[in-house]
Amino acid sequence: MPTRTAAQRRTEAKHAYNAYLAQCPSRQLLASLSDKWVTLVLCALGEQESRYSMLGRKIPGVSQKMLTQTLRTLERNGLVQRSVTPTVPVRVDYTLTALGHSLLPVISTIKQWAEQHMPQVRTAQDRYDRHSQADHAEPLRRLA
Amino acid sequence: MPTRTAAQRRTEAKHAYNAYLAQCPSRQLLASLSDKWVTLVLCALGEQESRYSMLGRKIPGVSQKMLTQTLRTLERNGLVQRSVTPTVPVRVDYTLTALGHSLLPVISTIKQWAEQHMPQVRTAQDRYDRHSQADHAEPLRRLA
DNA sequence: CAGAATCCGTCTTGATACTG
DNA sequence: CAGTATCAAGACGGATTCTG
Repeated sequence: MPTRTAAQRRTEAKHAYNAYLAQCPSRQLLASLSDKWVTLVLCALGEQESRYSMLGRKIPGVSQKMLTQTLRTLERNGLVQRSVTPTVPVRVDYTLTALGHSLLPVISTIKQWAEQHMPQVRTAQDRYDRHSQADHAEPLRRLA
Repeated sequence: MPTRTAAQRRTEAKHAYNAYLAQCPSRQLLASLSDKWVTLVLCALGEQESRYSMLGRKIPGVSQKMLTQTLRTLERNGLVQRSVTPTVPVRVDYTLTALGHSLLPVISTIKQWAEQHMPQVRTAQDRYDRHSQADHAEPLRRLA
């Protein structure tokens, strides 16, 4: 008797990669996509191709270090194209590749979700924090 | 005189939250969603509600610490519901909330994207790595 | 302009050990 | 079972300096 159904085996054949598994390369990829700078840079480039300094301005709070590092990783993964115009001073433009564009709708939806559901999340956080206070701090505050 | 233009105020009215801005709470939320453990736990719970130890088994490589921490954050943000059955030993079940379910399709798409586009990304990485080698190491290897 | 390189303090991780 | 506590290692972030 097989441990997997035919349907399950078909699913595996389609996927081939399984991000749940630590050894699977797709897990590494998932990890590199699960990054706030990656999300923000990708969304920014999705709105319009940009030069290095413009990206920095569009995403207040990134350090040069993180911006450069993020762009390098994205370039290495084939999501972003870096093109240098050898003027003086040099001009460097970053654009999404076709692969990058295929990811954009997915990633930008997350950013949108975060922006749109902030109120619900806040409510949940307040409730959680109030209850934690009641659970742990109340005994010390009974007479306060 | 207002510090914001009318256009800016209109944009704010539409979005209210802007994840590009470091001070915006939605940016914190985005950052907490942009996490590999969050993605994997959410996907796992999307497939079926689970107990703590089952999650650990479904996601090989998570430390207890990270699993617990991730679950706590998700619970605080209202994405996950934690329910304790006071048996001996205790039984704890985790399920997605309605809010969590609203995020699930978005987040699971990322995991799928990573699994499905792994080949293209590999190709890109190989190309990048070969070129870096050529750019930086070749001069030292001319006669090798 | 678009970085690379370096120092350095802080925050996160992950492994290990212990608990009700 | 479902965690908590702890500690060392590494990643991250900021500021600064330098380059072509």
